[in-house]
Amino acid sequence: MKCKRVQVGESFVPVLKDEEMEVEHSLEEHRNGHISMDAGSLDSHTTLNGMDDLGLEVLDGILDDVEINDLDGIDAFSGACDEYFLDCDFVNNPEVLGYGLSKGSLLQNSSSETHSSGFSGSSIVGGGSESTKVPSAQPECKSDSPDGTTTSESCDALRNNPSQPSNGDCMYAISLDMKHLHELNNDHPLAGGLLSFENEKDAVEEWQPSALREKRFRKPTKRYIEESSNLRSKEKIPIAATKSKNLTLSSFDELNVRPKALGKIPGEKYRNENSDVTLPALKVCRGRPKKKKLENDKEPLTSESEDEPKRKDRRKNQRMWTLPEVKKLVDGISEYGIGRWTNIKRFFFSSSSYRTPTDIRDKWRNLLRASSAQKSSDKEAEQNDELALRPLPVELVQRVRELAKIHPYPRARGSKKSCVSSSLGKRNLKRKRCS
DNA sequence: CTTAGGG
DNA sequence: CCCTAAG
Repeated sequence: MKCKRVQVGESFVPVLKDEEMEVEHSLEEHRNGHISMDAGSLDSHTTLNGMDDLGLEVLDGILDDVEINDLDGIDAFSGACDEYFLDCDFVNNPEVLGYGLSKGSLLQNSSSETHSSGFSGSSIVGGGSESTKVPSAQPECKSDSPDGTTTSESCDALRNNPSQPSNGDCMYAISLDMKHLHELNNDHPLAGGLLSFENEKDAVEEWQPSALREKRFRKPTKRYIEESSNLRSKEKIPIAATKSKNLTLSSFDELNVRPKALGKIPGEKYRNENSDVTLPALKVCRGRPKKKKLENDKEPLTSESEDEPKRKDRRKNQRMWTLPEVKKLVDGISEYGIGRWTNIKRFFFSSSSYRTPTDIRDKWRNLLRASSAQKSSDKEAEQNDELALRPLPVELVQRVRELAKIHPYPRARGSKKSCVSSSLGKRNLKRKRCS
C-alpha cells in the first residue's frame, strides 16, 4: 500500500537531477509501471495456476482505478496499488506476490505468444506517439514487489541507467528479458520493434551475440508491422474467450485508453474510428467498434486448435467479466435499480468503453440465473463446482440475491406463467407472486 | 436512442 | 455476445 509511495519518493529524489523533468518522468514512469504491471499479473497468471482469478480481478481493479483517477499519475498509481493490495489477499503473504511478479517477468515471452503480442502492442503505442518512452517500462515491473527491499534498489539502478548495472540481480533480470525479446525477434517481428528504440540500443548491445544484433537493428517497415499485427490480431480474435487471451485483450484496451489521460479527451463512447491510426492491432482488438458486418466472412483461417471451436462464433467479442466488474454492476443496480442500464453504464462503467448497457443487462441476467441456481441447490458439491468455474464470492452472491428479491427480473425465474394481468406496471411494482 | 427478450 | 422489436 504505502510502500509504493515511499518507494517512489525514495527512488526519484536521488536519481533525477532536473526538477522539471521529474513530473514528466514520474508520470510516464508510472504509466509504464501500469503496463508492466499488467505483464506481471499476466505472467503470474500463467505461472501460478492457483492465482488465476486473483490475477484477473487484480488486474481489472488496477486498471479501473487507474482509468478513473488518471489525471495525476502518482495518486492514481498509489490508488491502484492500494486497490491492488486490498483487493487480493496478497497483503498477507507478500512473498507470493513478489514471486509472481518477478518470476513471472522473467518467464515471460518464453511461455506463450500472448505475452509477446501484448508487448508488441505496448511497443507500438510508444512508437506511434513518442518513440522513446516505452522501453523503460521493462525493468519497472520488477520494482513492484510489495516489500520493496531489494527491488527498490534495483528500481533505482534501472532508472538511473540500464547500461550501468549496480545490482547484479537486476542486471540479470534485464538481460534475461532482453534476451528473450531478441529470441522473439526471430518469429515475432513486432517484439523486435520494441528493441529498436535508441534507449535500449546501448544497453542491449553489450550482451548480444553479434549475429542477433545485426538482425535487431533492421527496423521492420511500417507495412511489415501492419501486416504482422493484422495477422496476429486475426488469430487472436477467435480464441478471445480464453482467460489469458481475455486478459491480454483487456490490457490492450487499457493501453489504448491511456492517451485520454494525456489530454486528448475523446468522445467517451466509441472513439476508436478516427483516433489511432498508428495502432492497427489495437484497433482491431478493440472489439465491437460499431455495427458493421465486416469481419463476418473473413473466416480466421487459423482453425482454432485448442479452444472449443464453438461453431457459429457466437461470442465474437467476448470479454470475461471480472469480479470488480461484477461488483460494480451490483453496486450500480442497487443504486439505480433494474432497467436503468444506461445510467449504470455511464456512472459505473464509464471507464470501460466496451460493456454496452445491453451487455450489462445480459450480465445481470446471467448473474440472476447463476445466483438462483446456486440458491436452489445449495449443496457443497454444487458450490465447489461453481468455485471451480468461477470463484464468485458468496458475499457477492448474497447481494445479487437481495437485489433479485427487490427487483425481480422479468420472467428470468423459472415461473414462465406470468400473472394474468400483464397490464400492471412493469417497473418497480413487480409483484412476483400473484397466486 | 434505450430497453426487453430471444437466439 | 448478438440481433431485433417495441416504447
